[in-house]
Amino acid sequence: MPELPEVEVLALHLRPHLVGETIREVHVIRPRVIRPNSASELSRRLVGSRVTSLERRGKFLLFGTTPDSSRGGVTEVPVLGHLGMTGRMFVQSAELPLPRHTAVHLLLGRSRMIYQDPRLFGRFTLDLSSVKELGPEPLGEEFSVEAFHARLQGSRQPIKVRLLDQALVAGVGNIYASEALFRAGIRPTRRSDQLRAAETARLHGAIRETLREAIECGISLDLDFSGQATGEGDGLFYYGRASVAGGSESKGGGERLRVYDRAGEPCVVCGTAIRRLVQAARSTYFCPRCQKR
DNA sequence: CACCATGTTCCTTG
DNA sequence: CCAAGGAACATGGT
Repeated sequence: MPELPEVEVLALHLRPHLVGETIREVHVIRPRVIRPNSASELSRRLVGSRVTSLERRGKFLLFGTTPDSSRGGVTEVPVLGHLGMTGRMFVQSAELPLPRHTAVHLLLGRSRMIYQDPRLFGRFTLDLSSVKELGPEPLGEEFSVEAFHARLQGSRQPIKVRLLDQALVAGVGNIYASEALFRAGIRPTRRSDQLRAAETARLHGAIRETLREAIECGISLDLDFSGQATGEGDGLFYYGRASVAGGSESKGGGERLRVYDRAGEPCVVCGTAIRRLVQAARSTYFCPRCQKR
């Protein structure tokens, strides 16, 4: 469920359920996701502490926790969460059985937070190194057209592949990279250093609009974060997917993704068949007529 | 069985 | 050292 908009909506949902809660127990079922920490290390640092904040940075979640004064803690301990491709996080009653593929769970007051992840590509760890490599927040002031353009000049990679580099802009993933390029009218195969200033500016705006719109969509949908939903309205899945919203256009998600996963379908603007191609081993979708080479 | 999948990181190649 | 490409990670859906 993982690009910036999905993580943002998830953070908005989780925050009121977590902030102020005390972590009573930490259970690590799949140690791979807490690497390079050990389960005992994670427990030692977190049990007894209180969650004070929850912030999103790119596709990452940062849980702020106070030290446990009764056990001599002094330094505030941030925890990094990442959903990989298939991770989900939600809060449920501590009475319910643990869901399948639970990787880590935290016992809070009367509830528990579940981090579930079948493929185990995500993380729940005290190791913050990956956040430090991130580029600017695309929706923040620090993401400037000038710096964006300057950084693109240094690369001969196709622009679509470049957009996936989290050090360039934090939070754009495979879906929204295609979507932003469609909105900007730029062919994904264009060499990064050959984009003109006007195109770079358009792309910069398109990235922001695409992400903003997706966040608004996620907020407006009546998402189910219980962990029990399967299909439509499942806030734990990435809600932008055409097939999830398919059949219920009234929910507002059906036409949201304009090119992603729509190979062969008519372009919503000109009717030309959308094409799929593979770049850096990932699928890219574009309209051959609307997106100039 | 074959192929595809929202991501990151490590290794190799040039 | 750098840029770029590809594989690996592990599991489920179609």
